Order: sequence, then C-alpha cells, then structure tokens
Amino acid sequence: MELYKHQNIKIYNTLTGEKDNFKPITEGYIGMYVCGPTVYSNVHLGNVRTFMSFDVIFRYLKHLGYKVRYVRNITDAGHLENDADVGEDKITKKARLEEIEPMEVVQRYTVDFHNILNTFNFLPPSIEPTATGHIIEQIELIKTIIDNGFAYVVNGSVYFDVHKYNKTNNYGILSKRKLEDLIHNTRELDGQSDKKNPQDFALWKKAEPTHIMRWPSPWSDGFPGWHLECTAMSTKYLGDHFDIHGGGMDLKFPHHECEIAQNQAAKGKTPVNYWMHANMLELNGQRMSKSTGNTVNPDELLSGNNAFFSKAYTPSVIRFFVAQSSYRSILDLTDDGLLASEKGYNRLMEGVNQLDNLKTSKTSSLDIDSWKQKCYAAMNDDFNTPIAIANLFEGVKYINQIKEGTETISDKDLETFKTTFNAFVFDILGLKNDKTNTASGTDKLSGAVQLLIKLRQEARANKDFALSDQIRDELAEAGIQLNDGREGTTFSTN
RNA sequence: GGUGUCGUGGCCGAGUGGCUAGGCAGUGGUCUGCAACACCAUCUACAGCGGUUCGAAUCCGCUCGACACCUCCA
Repeated sequence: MELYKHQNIKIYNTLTGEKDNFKPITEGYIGMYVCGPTVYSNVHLGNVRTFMSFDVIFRYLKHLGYKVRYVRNITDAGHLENDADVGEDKITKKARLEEIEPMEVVQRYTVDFHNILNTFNFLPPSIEPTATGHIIEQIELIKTIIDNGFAYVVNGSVYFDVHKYNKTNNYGILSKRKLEDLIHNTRELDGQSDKKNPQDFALWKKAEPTHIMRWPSPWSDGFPGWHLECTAMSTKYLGDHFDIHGGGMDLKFPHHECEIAQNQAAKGKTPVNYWMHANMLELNGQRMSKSTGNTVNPDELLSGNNAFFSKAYTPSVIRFFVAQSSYRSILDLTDDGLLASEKGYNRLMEGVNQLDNLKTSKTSSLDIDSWKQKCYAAMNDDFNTPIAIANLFEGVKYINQIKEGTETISDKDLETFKTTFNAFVFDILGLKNDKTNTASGTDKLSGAVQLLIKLRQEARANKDFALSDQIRDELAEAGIQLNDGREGTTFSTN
C-alpha cells in the first residue's frame, strides 16, 4: 500500500516560515529526528505533548506507506547546568545529591520515560540512540570542525567560533536572529573567560576533578557540549542531510540553530529540509514550572493524585485532548478542557463500538469517498489533527444516521468507512478504546451481570422499582453501567 | 531592552478575503416507570480603532492585552 503517492503533504517549516510542500529526499523514504529527553528526572508533561505530536506524525507517515526511520535520542551525558557552573552537569549533580552512580540515575529515568510513553501508547522510534554511546562520533565531529577552522581550543575545552562562522554562513537562519542583536543583548556571565565571544558555544568541555562523567579526548578528559550530540546522532543514522527534524519550540534557539551551524561547519551542508517545532503546554494558563509549583507529572495526571484536577484521566483521553489542538499552538491543560475531551472521546468511542453493528443497503445515500478524502486532507495540511477529529465526529453522525435508518450505506462503502475510521482513530491518532462494550461478552463477569440484568427486568415487569433501581445503582457503584435501550439492556465497564 | 508568536462565541479549540469547523456546556426534543446513557435539533463569535476592497473576523497600519525565546528547559 503506497497511499502516499496520492497525498500531497504540506509541512509548516520553521526555516521558511511557511507551509511547504513535502518532498522526501528519497522517494518513499523519510528520515526524521526528534530531540529526546534529558533523563535526569521524571519526564515532563510538556515533553510528553511534544513527543505525542511527533508520534502522530510518525504514525501518519507510516500509515501512508512511507518507510520512516524515526530517531529520537536519549540525552544521558547531561547538559551543562550553565556556563557559570563549569564542569557540573545536571546528571552528575543529581547523582552526587543522591550518592549514586550517574548511570544509575540515567537508567532509572530512562525506564520511567519508557513506561510513561508505553502508557500513552507511543510507537517506539526506529532508533533511540544515547549520547554516551556516541562519544567517539562526537569527538570525530569536533575534529572536523576544528580542521575546517570553525572551532578553537582553550584550556582543554573546544568552542565553536560563531563570529567566524557567521562571516561565510548565516547564524540565525532558523531562529531569525541576527548576530549583531545577540551581541548587544547577551548577558555577561561569570566563567566565560575561555570564550572569544559570549555567543560561542562549547563543543567539548574539560571536566573538573569533581565531574564524574568524563571521557578521554585529544583535548582533555571531559564531556561533549550539549548541542553536539544531536548533530552526531542524527547524521550518523540519517545522513548529513535528512528530511525532518523536530523538537520543542524552546529548542529552536540556540539548540537547533547550533545544530545547523555544526553541520554546515563540519559537512558544508544544511542538515535538514523541514524543521518542525511543537508548541508549549501550559497548566491553567501559566507555564509549568517546578519553582512556582505550577506543575504536574504525567503519572500524577493519570492517577488523579494532584492538586489541579478533579479526577484521574485515562491516557487515551489525554491523547485525545492533545490531538484536539494543533501541535503548533500553545495548549492549556485545564480540568474543564480535560472533562470536555473525556466526553468527546466517549462519544467517539461510542461511534466506534457501533461500527460493527451497521446494516448495509444496496446503495449509499452518504458520500463516503469524499468523507475519506476530507480525513486525509486534514492530516495532509500540516498534520491538522483537530480537523481530522472534526471529520471523525461527522463520521459518528453518519454512524448514528445509518443506525437510525435515515441514511444508507452499501457493503463496499461500509468497508471503506470502517477501514478509514479505525485507521484514523487507532493507527494514526493512537487512541485506545477504553470504553469496552461487553454486552455480548461471554466471560464470567458478563454471565453474572446478565443474570442481574435479567432479575432487574423481572423486577421492572413486576413494577418493583425499588429493587430494579437498587440493582442498577449498586452495579454503577461497582463500575458497571447499565444502558437501557430499545433492544434490551446492555452494560459497559469503566 | 532585542526577536518572534498570538488575541475567535459560556469554556476548549480549528479555519478562512464572500459559502457549517468540531468538542463541552446551555436550550428544545426522542427514548425511559423514573433516571442515567445514547441519539436528534439548536442559540451565543472572531480584542479595539482606522485603512485597502464590491465585500474582512480573514490583508495593511496603529493601540491595548497575553505569551514565548534571548539564560538549563520539549
């Protein structure tokens, strides 16, 4: 199935500031890199939103039949805390605090990260490289940049010469910044004396004696700079020039700007055709921040054990909530928003559950083909999941109309309808059906509940409403919802 | 201070120079012993001011407001 041959995808490209027509470098193949998490603490919810956006993009491109190599790294070498904090990176700092080995911290939070993503039904990336596993590649890259004259060595550390680079290249091409502006607005920080200019950034840092994570290099025992790892890992697995690079909006500058500079300096070419940036997640209208307490962990959101939300929300409801806004918009996480999404999600799943029960007719009164086209058109327009979902709700309307007999559908169209509907809900949006309809189940629970339903029916027939309501209410308390319909009573859990 | 983004109905949240976003809530109905669930129908918009245009919420300018990045952060 090579659906992609019939689809014209447009991607909002930060580099051009426009929705560009998407054309892979090699037809049928896509290389995509997304900056992954730093595993020095529990994964941040905003992180989850960004990766969720790219998960849907990955899923859609795969659905279209592209062979996608999706690389998402794990930053385990640690980022520099800041320039004033020479030699101390986040991972070692945490490790010393807890008196454990740095790689133990890395391991713990990597496992946490994977657990959370599994809970949210993420597809694993094709390759998930770690920074510590690519020290050699990073050292080689630095050598090349030095040889090409764009980096200099001072006291065992190596810095990228931004000013020299900007003479023959455009530093700021992605973030639309001008070096002159940066010069006038860069704050003076302590401990920068090694740099020729404050705008220069570290490619290699010499480790202070207290710094546990260190590797030998031609310049010093030390560790790689934080922009370098992504250049090393992306180009290793995707080539010097690949299709899509994604990440959070806050990585646009300096991180991604520096990646472009490093690649130009080392390989003489721009690394990426399409730069994509997912926007921030806010909590109750304000940015999430640990220092102000305005923050909630993914597991706290899922368990309901937090101060911000009235109840626990399932992974699929949260996924649905995220997909209801554009990945390029700031998304505000609120209890009202999640409650609304939960109901909307339930309505969608109600539709899904009815899909298999639809009766067909000789002809269709509905135009299923054009509905299908609209679903794809939405995703082709810069992965517009809100519009795709709006179309799915139109599909739910169709389902109910067919069920009511006010519209008809042919065998062939129903097949198309079901295939498309399920593909978008499950394969592309990555939702799971939490609202299982066990009305026709044959398990033990179902048998017991069927008996209670039967007893309740008898009570109702005898107008013993006290008993019938007791059965209904106590089952509800046990998490079993009875649904009275024309064709008898069914039940659902959850 | 510099750079950039954005201001849509009760809430969330798409989109667009003229033609329905969608979800939630509300209202009216169908169903029901009552209810819940479900379903159907339906109301409320495009920050303010000025300009371009046959026509702007959509383009331009200004004002006000919000936010992000510039400093670790997805």
